[in-house]
Amino acid sequence: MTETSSNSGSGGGATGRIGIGLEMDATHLKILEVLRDNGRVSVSALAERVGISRANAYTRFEALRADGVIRRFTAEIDHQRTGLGIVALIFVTVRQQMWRQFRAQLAQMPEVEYCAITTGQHDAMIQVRMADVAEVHAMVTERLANIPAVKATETVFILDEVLRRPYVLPSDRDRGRGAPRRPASSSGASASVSASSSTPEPEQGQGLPLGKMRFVGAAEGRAALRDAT
Amino acid sequence: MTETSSNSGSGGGATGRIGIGLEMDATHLKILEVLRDNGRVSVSALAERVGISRANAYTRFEALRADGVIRRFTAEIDHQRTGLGIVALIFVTVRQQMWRQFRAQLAQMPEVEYCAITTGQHDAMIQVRMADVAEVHAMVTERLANIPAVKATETVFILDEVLRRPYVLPSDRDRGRGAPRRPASSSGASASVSASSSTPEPEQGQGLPLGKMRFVGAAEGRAALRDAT
DNA sequence: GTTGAAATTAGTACGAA
DNA sequence: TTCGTACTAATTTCAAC
Repeated sequence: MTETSSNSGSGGGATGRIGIGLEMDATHLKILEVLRDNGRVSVSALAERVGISRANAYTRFEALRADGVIRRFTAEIDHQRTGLGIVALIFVTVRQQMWRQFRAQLAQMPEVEYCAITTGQHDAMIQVRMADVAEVHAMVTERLANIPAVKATETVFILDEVLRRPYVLPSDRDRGRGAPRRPASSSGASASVSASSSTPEPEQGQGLPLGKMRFVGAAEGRAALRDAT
Repeated sequence: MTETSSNSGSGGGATGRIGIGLEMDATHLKILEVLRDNGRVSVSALAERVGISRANAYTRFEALRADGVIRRFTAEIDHQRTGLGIVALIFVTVRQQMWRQFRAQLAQMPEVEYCAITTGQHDAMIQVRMADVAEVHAMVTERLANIPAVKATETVFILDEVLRRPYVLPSDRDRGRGAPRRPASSSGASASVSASSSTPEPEQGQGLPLGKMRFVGAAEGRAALRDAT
């Protein structure tokens, strides 16, 4: 209420038009594609792979960086090796009007890898990476629960990270099965959706809130998943 | 069942001991720290920042890469600029014994950025990045729902990505408030936890399943969140 | 937007501590 | 192991086209 209602960060509403101050053409996307898969390529090699000249690659590379399309370059790390093999999702119900405090407290927690404000049942989802399960429990009960802004939490553990793509790009969709569903309307749709689409199934019971009672049973078929690679 | 039950991917159980074939000392962690924040630093600059010689930096850098501690280097991209500003989480209930098919279908969906198998209410969580809300709906109803392995889905939208740290490292915890809770036990704990810790609160109602009825209302306090930066 | 040069820097291979 | 140095190869910058 004290400020503008424009969307600041990423993933917000739909105010973000494509290419504010930078024309995002196919070449730019191709550059992003290469850099996503190999963030350490030399600009010369980048130019070669994209099919443009060195100078052009340098210009575009700098433009993408200066314009903030490329936020940073980072190394993807095997967390098992660094001793942080336990991942957990903590769904947080936040006391309204205390969002600011909640966010400030988050900044104090380095083990938080990701935090997003969501629609639906809870208000936010936090992803943490820890050395063992006990640490997750300690974090939730001793640290999160002590934040006045936190009204309630619900924790689930991640048993396996099946897929982690560096960063999705629009060009990826063309490689999937079939063409994109619509000709990529230049801007998004309405922002405050607060939706919760569900796909119920006759076998499960039509009007049920999606199997709220199933808290165990997600382990039987997991062995068969191993040899799918 | 047809193969070994060892953990394949990352974030799996707790079989991952620290430093299989590579001693993860403080210097290695410091290298990871620098590379996480700037994946494009030259090895010379890296050596300078870590405080080792260039030759040593090259050796260690290569060792980390060859050993798989560093998986890849990537560019962090502002998705608003690329036209994929809508993020959604899809919680999937998977038909047991069809995990393999589910995983295979996932590989066919390039707009999926992250997929993890979780304990708790659902079996898996998928994060997708799309151009608009309609595309998310189309994906859930037309593509996910058509996969026989998918029993049910529940979708929530991400209104704001508050925090996204490149990759958490053990050394980060020392920078938080207070010291780490325990002296970093070398290995994790039990794997199949299937836990769902919760911190209920008198104000909300003790035995309630965490406000299942609250589907809206996560927007009021969000304006105050803007000036917290 | 492209090509081709010079200047700088990165990567490699050694011996010594 | 790690460091320091010299050597080679590559990249980046800057110029003209």
